[in-house]
Amino acid sequence: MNTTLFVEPKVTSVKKFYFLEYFYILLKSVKQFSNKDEIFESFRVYKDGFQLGESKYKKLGSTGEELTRERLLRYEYTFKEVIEESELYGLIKRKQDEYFITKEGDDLIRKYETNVEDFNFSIFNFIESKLFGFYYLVSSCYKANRSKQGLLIFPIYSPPKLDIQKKQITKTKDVINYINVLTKKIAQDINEHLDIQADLNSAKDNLISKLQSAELISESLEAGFNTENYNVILKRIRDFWLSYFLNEVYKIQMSISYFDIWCYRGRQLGIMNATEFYYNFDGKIIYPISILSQGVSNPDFKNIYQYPDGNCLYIHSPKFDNIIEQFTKSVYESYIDLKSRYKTYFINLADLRDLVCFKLKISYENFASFLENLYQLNLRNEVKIKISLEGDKLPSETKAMYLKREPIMVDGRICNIIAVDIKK
DNA sequence: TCAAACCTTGTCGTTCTTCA
DNA sequence: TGAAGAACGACAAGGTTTGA
Repeated sequence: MNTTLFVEPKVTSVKKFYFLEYFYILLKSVKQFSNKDEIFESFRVYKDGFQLGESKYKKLGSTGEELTRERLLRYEYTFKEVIEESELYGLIKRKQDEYFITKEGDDLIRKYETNVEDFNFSIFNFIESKLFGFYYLVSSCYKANRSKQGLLIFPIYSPPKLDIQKKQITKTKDVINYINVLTKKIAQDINEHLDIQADLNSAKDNLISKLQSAELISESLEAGFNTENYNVILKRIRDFWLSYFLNEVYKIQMSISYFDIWCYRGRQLGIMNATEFYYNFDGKIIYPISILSQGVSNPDFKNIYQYPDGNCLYIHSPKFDNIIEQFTKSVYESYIDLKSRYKTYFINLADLRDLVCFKLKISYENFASFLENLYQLNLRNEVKIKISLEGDKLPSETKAMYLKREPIMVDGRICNIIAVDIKK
């Protein structure tokens, strides 16, 4: 594949929001009102109704919260971002303080209301034709780790994960010790998962001097540090290594915050996957579930964009009938694999999903629909395996471990754990 | 035993810095 | 000097520990 870019990708032109539904709620508001204040009010109500932009940990749908000045400012911030990006794609037009929907914007509303997938791909088309960000992202992933099909790992180890308790961290030297242990662990991960012998010492020194110049830690090892800064220090250390991986290890030239936005939008479109489970590793992994190629005849790959250089972006979106044997085998093998690690009959379904999606390079949506199909075949006794699904959680796991991850619906109910047997 | 205090984690913007 | 881009942190919420 020729990865010389025909145009410079504009990865920083996307605005700071993740969910594609934001376009819909803005367009819907602009269709109803033209006065900016009225549009904003409508947008705010829709944002609450669609539960958009809330922290994963935050209880969704909490009502009755007082609308403080600070909260209003947050809404205004997002509103401004969605307005600007919608103007960029020509979905709305501005005349002084009034906004009007364009034909393209109106079409999008209709698409959302009839077929969300159609809506998503139309948005994708607007984004890609202006910015070429997905081209850059997908080609960069493959370039960064060819031997593992574009897999990017982002290790995250908090002190407790490395057996260092908060109360043990009281002096500068304790922070440095955490950084040393962490750096060693990260170097091991790079070696194991990326097959690179990395010397992280200069990066580590750079991190320490950054913390010192920000006066978060002292230059004297014996000096104590203000425990109020504990969270800030941890966050700085985490972000430092995330950026290091992105820019230095993978040579992807964008900030981690834009990278997150592109990946999250890519995930909604079935172009990328971003998951948490990977063998012997703590952190995030990201990999493409699409390819850039001049031509693919395999019907499991869907062509969603043609670039001026002749390459096309194909997403891997197989039909269930074409993948049934492979999917069944992968579900069973992944189950056996996870079962041997946890030593329990039932295992975490989200872990199984992450593993199967990684092995087969399919999206979460595909996994859910394939599992539903397989489950129905299993009920009709038409497959060789027996699947049991439950909504319970594993005794060793906490509620947050499930809250954090996207739920999986099968047979009309949320399922958290799974067991698989071979039929006799 | 149980409520309060503290710990951990990561999102969603917000603010600071750089650049044209 | 304003826009674009990168760095940064407030905050929320579930988990865990503490101690009355």
